[in-house]
This record gives sequence, C-alpha cells and structure tokens, in this order.
Amino acid sequence: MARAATTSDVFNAIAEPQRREILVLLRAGERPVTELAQELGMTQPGASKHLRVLREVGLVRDRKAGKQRLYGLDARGLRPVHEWVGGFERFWNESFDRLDAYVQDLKQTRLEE
Amino acid sequence: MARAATTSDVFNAIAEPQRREILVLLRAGERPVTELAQELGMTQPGASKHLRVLREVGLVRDRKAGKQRLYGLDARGLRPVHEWVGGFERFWNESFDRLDAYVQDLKQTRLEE
DNA sequence: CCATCATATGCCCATAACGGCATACGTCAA
DNA sequence: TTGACGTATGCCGTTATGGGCATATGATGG
Repeated sequence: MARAATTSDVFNAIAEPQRREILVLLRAGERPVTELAQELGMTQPGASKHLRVLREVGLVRDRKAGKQRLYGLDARGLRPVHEWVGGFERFWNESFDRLDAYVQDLKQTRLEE
Repeated sequence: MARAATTSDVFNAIAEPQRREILVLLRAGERPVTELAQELGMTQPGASKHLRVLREVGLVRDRKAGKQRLYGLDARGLRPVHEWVGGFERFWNESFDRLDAYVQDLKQTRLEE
C-alpha cells in the first residue's frame, strides 16, 4: 500500500504547501481559479487540481459566478486539526524541561562509556 | 516533481494516521519501539520507519536505555502547526453564515437559469 | 568471543502524488 | 452558431510513499 489518498482527510490535504497557501489567500475572500494561480505562481491546471483536493475534503467550496467559478473558504474542517494538535499544547511548554533531562541523561551515558 | 519529502516538514509528518497515533501514545511517556509497534498493531520495522520520520522532523527524540532505545515526545514542532491552523479560527465560526449566503446564492442562481 | 535480544536498514512492490501539457467542457457575447 | 474566455480533466513521467520481508547493526550478558 502506498500513502493514503490525499483526498481522504484534511491532514493530508493541508500537507501540501501550495494548498496551504491557497487556503491563506482565500481568507481574504472568494477568488476565481485564474487569480489564485497567478498570485501563487502556479499554472491554472495546477491550481484547479489543488482546489479539487481542497473541495473534496470540504475545506473549500465553489459557486458559479458567470463565466467564472469562485472558490471560497470553508474552514470548519480545520477545527478537528486544531483540536488534535491542541492536545499537545501542554507538551510543547514542558518540552524544554524534558529536553534538559534528556541532555543530562546523555551526559551521564557518555560518562559511563 | 512529486510531493515534498515527508521528512521535510511537520505537516507532512503528521499527515500519516499511524504517526499521529504514535505521537498520541507518546504523550503517556517514553516507550521502546517494540512496545509502540505492539500497541499499535504494526510490525517493528514499520514502527521504526515511522519513528524515523518523526525524529527527522524533530517531533520525537530517542535515547538509549540499555539494550533498548526509548522514544519520547518533543511537541515543540507542533506549535507552528497549531498557530497556522489557529489562523483560521474565526473562519470556522463564521462559516455557517457564509454557508447560508452561499446557499442563497445557489438558489438565486438556479432561479436565473 | 558468542549468543541473544532490540532496533534500524535495505530492497521490492504497488500505489499515488505533483507537475506539465494538451484538450475537453462550460458559459457568455455577438 | 461561432468565437473567446475560464476552468476542469486526462495522460504522461518522475518520484516518494508505506508495507512486507530479510538482514544488518548495536548492545548486553555470559
């Protein structure tokens, strides 16, 4: 088995830097594909593909606007991610102490060798 | 070009469900590879490989403990992720209203067709 | 030194990822 | 209808992925 399909969950969808950039841009409001592509320096097909992934995991929605198709943010899917990562909050403060302990262990180990 | 290497950034590293499970387990404290593998129902080489990725992005550190090698959490790398996702916080509350607006747009579009 | 336990690596496979490119599709205006 | 614009899709090639398996490497105790 290879990697799980990108479209299967939000963690995977936002693992791609360009997709994260798209999401950031969309915070400023809806935008057509071409504009996104241009602002991010990617090709139109490229942008379309990334947008498709984002749409399939529900982070983005689209609506027709005349000839164009406007993409807009739907950030609700990011909430679980925020919560999951938040579950480690107390650890990234604690980490420094732990790291200290770790370093001391290292020193000791080195002495014992 | 394919996707950026998993080992290059934290977003990619935590895109893998099993690696997320490992991180969660490690919140309870340091553990040797074998134990992790067993608790998560994966093979020892499998666990080692995931741990390597986590180590390379700095989410995990290891120290020798006799014959064993204990892996421990270093959650500091998750902080930027939390912050990035947190940048969307106001949007996932706002989303419902936006969605309403969206639905109304849809209705109108449909009427116009 | 040797046997044993713990872990890491290497190799292979099947799969899917991204990007580039051409082109199909959809929509509007004349 | 035709043409022009905006967007999506399909196909290809290269590359990385994750899993399985065998095996190398490391550390310990006798």
